Amino acid sequence: MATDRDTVLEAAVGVLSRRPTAHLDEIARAAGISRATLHRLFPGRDALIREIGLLGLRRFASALDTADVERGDAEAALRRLVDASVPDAMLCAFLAGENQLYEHEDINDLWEVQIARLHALFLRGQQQGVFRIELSAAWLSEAFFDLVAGVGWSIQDGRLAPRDAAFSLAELFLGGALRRPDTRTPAGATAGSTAHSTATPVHSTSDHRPDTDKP
Amino acid sequence: MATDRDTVLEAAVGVLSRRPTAHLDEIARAAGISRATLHRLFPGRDALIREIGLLGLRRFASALDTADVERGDAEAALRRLVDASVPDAMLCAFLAGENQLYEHEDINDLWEVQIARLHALFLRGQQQGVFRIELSAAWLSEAFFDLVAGVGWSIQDGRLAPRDAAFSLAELFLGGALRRPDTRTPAGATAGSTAHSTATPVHSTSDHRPDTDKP
DNA sequence: AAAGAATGAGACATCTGCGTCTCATGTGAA
DNA sequence: TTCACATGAGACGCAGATGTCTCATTCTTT
Repeated sequence: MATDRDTVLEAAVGVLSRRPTAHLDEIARAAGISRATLHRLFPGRDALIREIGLLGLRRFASALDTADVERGDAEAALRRLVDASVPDAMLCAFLAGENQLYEHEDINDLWEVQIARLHALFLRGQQQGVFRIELSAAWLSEAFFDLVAGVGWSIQDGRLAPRDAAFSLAELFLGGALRRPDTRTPAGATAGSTAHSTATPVHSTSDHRPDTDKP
Repeated sequence: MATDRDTVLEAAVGVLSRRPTAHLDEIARAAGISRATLHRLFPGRDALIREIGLLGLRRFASALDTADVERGDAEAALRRLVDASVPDAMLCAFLAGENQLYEHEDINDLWEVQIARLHALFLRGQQQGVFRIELSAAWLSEAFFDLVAGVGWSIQDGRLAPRDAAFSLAELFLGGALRRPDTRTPAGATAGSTAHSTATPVHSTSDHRPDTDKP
């Protein structure tokens, strides 16, 4: 059934995210194809894993693009990112569990780039006064990605309804990551959904804290 | 040097949590012992994995015990749980990545028991008015465990200082899980619950509600 | 110091999963 | 129908990891 490469990769993720040592037999069966066809699509196990990683990173990068995370209010950007990431949560789950052990140079580079973009988003949010500064941007990045992965696992196991995924993720994470209303502008921050160009008086450039950097 | 079984298991986790397909050679080297001794301690790879899972579950169960999660104010209980869990975060990371595909019956049972305790804690907290009810207890359990795992990974990779771990975890998670005294409710919440604007301050321990337990 | 136990290093056989091959079947196009 | 192509099923050899063994060395204990 799944003759498309990406479809096979997604099926493979469903198995490998849970059982990293699964045999190619299982993966092929999960994808609904034979081991021979699997070999015709991907030269070997290494290539398969590698392509899964690449697919996950491409999807996540695409989510970052779609969400346009580099611009606008950081909270709104993050909400957009949540919506864009959730559909590919399972891919992210795979990446989270297996990330740095990739021996492939290019994959690591791609990974670093995406993490850097996420990191920059949180850093910008902190500078805007949107995100808490007691929590390092590195930790926020890590936590966000782990929660996306958790969403993927939960959905896969049927513990979380796909409909609730984006809401659950955004609410839990933003609740912990946003600066409390009492310390920032009380009114506008919660507007969430249709928030983007509304008159949200987020302390943009006024309250700059040259929070130098650092993970 | 690590002749103690648990010490070896912890070293093994350090390797396997990152590279699930690591050879026994690597594991033995990581533990500072020879492959022969590793085999003397654990009959084989299966047994090793199994014992790692058991150790992780024992530690997490012990953390739940230490935190005394079944009694008292839910927020305080969760804070205690954070402190008790963080030292074993890496074990939890292993469990998170590999949980349910354990073919071993007893491990799965033990796992279910601990998750049920966590679930009960959140349920009790919701009944006490401490935790938000828009987020399901199941999701809170999952998210908490995933964040503990994330702490483990981050510390291992040097992205998070061990000193900051408990604080970062507690602040981020509780920020998202606690009901706000001063409500900032999401606009387009899909959850039907109308739990906002109740100016309920966090109930202290005095306000015990006869929490019926668990699902 | 001497005896005992435990460990490390290495050799060896085994086994399982991987990669490749061939052939039969099924499907779509001409 | 017939041809071309893709897939599935299975066989086979191979590589590498695993499991077991032996022996030398080191540490502990008396």
